[in-house]
Amino acid sequence: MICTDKNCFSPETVRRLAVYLQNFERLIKNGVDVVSSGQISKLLNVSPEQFRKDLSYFGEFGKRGVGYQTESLVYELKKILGLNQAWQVALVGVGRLGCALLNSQDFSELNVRITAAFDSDKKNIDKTVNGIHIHDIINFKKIIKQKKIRICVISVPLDHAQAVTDLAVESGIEAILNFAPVILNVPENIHVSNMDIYCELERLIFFLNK
Amino acid sequence: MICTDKNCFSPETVRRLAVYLQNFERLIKNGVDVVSSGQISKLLNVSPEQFRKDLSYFGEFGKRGVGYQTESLVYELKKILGLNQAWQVALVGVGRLGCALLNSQDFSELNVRITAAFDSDKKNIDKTVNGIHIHDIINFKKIIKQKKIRICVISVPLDHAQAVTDLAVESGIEAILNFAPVILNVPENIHVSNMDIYCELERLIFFLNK
DNA sequence: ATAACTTTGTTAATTATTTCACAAAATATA
DNA sequence: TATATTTTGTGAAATAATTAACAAAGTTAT
Repeated sequence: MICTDKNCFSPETVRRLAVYLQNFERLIKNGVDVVSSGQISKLLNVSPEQFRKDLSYFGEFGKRGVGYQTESLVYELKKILGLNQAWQVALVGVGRLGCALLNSQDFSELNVRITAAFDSDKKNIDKTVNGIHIHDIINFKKIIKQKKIRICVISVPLDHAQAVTDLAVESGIEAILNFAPVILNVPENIHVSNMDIYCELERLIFFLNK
Repeated sequence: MICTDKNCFSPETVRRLAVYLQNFERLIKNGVDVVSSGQISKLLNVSPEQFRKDLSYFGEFGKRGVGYQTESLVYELKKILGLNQAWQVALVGVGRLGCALLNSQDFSELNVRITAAFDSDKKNIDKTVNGIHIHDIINFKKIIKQKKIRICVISVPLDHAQAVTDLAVESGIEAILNFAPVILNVPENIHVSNMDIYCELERLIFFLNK
């Protein structure tokens, strides 16, 4: 539960806002000017009330009798999520997954970008992947401080994940996106998000199994 | 909310069960025989009550005054999640991410395995990645039926994700793990789990931004 | 200009999830 | 053996999140 001056909203609201943003951006590309919460509902499997309520925590963005203007909602959602400024992201671990993540970035108007990569393997250090320089992990703290980076993606093998996390925390990183299958130990002011493919597959299997 | 004969539990419970399993397996490797819910709580950032209640929906697995035997809890968790049998998984899209996923599998005692990969690019078809044959997507339905595969990972580019999903559904796939940044349209009996790195990064940014 | 329709924003009601509190069971100690 | 201590399992209470209901605002049709 997250509280502002007047209202309290669920952490799930934030997750959905990012989905709304993504899909409104696509709607603009498809030439859609205006959509109603009902149409969004069908598109995103979210109830229309949910959609309206999620937005209502941050202001009034629709027009009664009409719906939501895609252009202006994208602008507002970016502002809500903090995406009206550029965010640099660091990545540690340029193995296959790390490499895939570095390459997944196109050069469009993204305001969230991996701009520094780190590895401990001499074979990778000082190479470039998709235009991003791979630094020696030895220099992590220095570069993070220099570039004022606050977010770090961890894509190292399981047994290095906690050590990298400790280094990240010590270097001033405030948010971690973790791909290693382990619950990281961090101070409580650090935000962590885990992406674990096997946990997700197991979750799906649970539902198949009934 | 998921209901059995007597109790109803949250979908989050299932997600946590997979995390418990993962971590109890590690505890065994580290030579730990018995742990209490209090110890687990510190390890996994889950309240001890939460942990006990999550398990209580499925039976009594601890010993009062003592705690939980790691070996037997792993056995029980696997049974609960349906992992006491082997599950084959298909993967569509052997790009960088797909390749990383195929290579992430070691040859240990995993009972969830990607056993068939598919692509539409002639350059990839009939190659082998980490021992897994890459089939022409043309043969998807045939092979899925043949191997009786029920789960599919989608790691194709955004603009192909819905077409692949439609093919998967038509082929009898019942659960999809989707890496494409799009909400897939599926019949309501199909389970979908989305892994979207940019949504996750945006969620983290929201919290940094306050 | 008026009436009929649409769609938002929001309070209240409902439903879902977590936490609390404590009895029951097991162990350790004296 | 009796008492103190630990820890589980669970119904009840508290908290959180979603859904329902509807007034308010805008649009369309006549």
